[in-house]
Amino acid sequence: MKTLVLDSLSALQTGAELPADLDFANVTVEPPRDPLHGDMATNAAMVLARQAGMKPRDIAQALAGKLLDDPRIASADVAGPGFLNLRLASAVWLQTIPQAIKQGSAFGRSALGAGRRINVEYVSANPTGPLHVGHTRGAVFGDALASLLSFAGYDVTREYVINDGGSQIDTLARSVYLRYLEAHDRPVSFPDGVYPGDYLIPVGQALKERVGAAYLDQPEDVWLQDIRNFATDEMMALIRSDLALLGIEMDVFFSEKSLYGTGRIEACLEALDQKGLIYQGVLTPPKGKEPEGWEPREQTLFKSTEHGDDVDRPVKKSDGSWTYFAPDIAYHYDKVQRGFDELIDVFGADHGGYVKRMKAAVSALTDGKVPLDIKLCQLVRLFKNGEPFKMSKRAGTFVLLRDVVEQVGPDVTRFVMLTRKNDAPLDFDFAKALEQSRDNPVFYVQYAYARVHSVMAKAGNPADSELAAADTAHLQHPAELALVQKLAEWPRLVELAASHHEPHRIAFYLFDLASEFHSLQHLGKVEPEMRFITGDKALSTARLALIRAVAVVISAGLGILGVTPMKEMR
RNA sequence: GGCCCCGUAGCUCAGCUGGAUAGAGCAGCUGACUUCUAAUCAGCAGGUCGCAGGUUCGAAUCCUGCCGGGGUCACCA
Repeated sequence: MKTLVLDSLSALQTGAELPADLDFANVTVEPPRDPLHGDMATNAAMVLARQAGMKPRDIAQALAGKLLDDPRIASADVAGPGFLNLRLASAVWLQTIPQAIKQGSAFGRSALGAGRRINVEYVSANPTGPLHVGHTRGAVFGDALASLLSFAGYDVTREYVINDGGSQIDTLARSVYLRYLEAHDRPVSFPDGVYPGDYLIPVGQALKERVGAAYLDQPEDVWLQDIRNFATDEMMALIRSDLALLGIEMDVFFSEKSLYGTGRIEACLEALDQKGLIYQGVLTPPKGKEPEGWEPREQTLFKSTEHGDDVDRPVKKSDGSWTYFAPDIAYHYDKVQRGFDELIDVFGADHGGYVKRMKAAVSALTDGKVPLDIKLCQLVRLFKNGEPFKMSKRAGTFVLLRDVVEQVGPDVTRFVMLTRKNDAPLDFDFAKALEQSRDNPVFYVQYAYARVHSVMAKAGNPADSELAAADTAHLQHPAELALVQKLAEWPRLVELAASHHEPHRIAFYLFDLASEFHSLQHLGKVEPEMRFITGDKALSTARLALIRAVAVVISAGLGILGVTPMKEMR
């Protein structure tokens, strides 16, 4: 469509109706906000008016004349200050119906990604316990984003980095050791600084079965390393099973520990050093709020300010050991070396302070060639019957991912988590999630899909081949054409959502599509001649083709979100 | 104090990366079921897009400065 407009503009130039040297970069061709204005609108005349030294309306008039030569353009009207409103022949819209039916689940797939390799890292929760609701949003978001990018033509890798290198794993190991003693009927107490959760009880027992009494009354250096590995494996098994409840499967689990002792962190920092970005220095304390016990320390620093960060960041502590940042740089370096063209990290909002330095690191390592996008997911606020539901580890009101999924099911969990932009907080109300009403968008969309199937069954389940061959010219009612236009938006919407890394747009689109469908279906209740199945065989087939296409798109959209379409809801 | 995110209808939120009269859903009011699922639909009402400037043909959208809410801030990972 846009190329058609641009071609017409060039034609006007060769016809000397427009000056030759014009910049078309700002010309847009988009569906107008108000459909009454037409199907497509272009701002070409207003953008070019100044450059061309002509009145906008004159340019628009000339352009309109040119465009009308094309049979696909039904009308072209100049409006307002110089908008050119285009109305497409309805046949242009209607062809999306057979297209959608023939292409099926492939309808709307895009070549946008051009097979570029993109790595989406998400969840990456510390392997110290089961996933809780806070992790759920990032998990669902990352997974839907990965599916979306894949649908848009990217070669996607889903990745989870296991933070198994840090001191929190020591804490985990000690906690498991206490459970191990407990399994041997030794008296134990759980001081501050260990993980008291019940989920470690079976791990302690499993450890007993594996090593018997070997670690009893032994000092820490005998068992710590072994239990670290054992406990981490157990926790990852737990986390994988939690993810499986949501239908999430990772392609790669990357162990942070695997970077230690292999020279890879050193090599990565060496690469930065060669760019002159590593130095010994002393950081100034944060302004305004000096932390208690601040003292200046000489550390190894990364000059992240060269790549957009606010202050330089330490990669080594004053005692010479790595900060967390160092292996994380090395980890991202590893991703780059694995050949990814683009990287995405999905973090919780509490990691907001981390994005600049991570982007700086990737920018430095790749000379800005590999883009890193970091998506922050804001908090999830839990509600029960409208009452805020506070989560607290101490009070034991710690809501697990498992609890949520078991209560409301994976489909509802996923959809609800995606009905908000990632950077806006999300309210999750258990009562509402379970409610099967229009208040709950999941059911609204599912219901539309189920209704299509119901109608199809009533019509004797006509074959796709028959529907694809339907004479769609019978569809003339405004409500029918509105629905067709909504369907035609789908491919463009996929590209927009993918390029913005915003899967929530899919959810909102599906809601709109379902709304158009429900509206049309309802017309049949008011005006019997508008029912999908009528005495007119050709008309019925055309309408069935239309709603079949609706089902195709809903199915594809829900597929991206990871939600199962339901053929029946009773 | 620095940085990041948010501020749009009574409530919860969209707004297609600058377009025309800013949109949904809930809640409120009016209506629509002997029919392919009323788990639905049609309509009414509801707005200084936090405030003030700037950029231009044109701003909820971009820039600057404020105000308000949240997050975060060296040897934690």
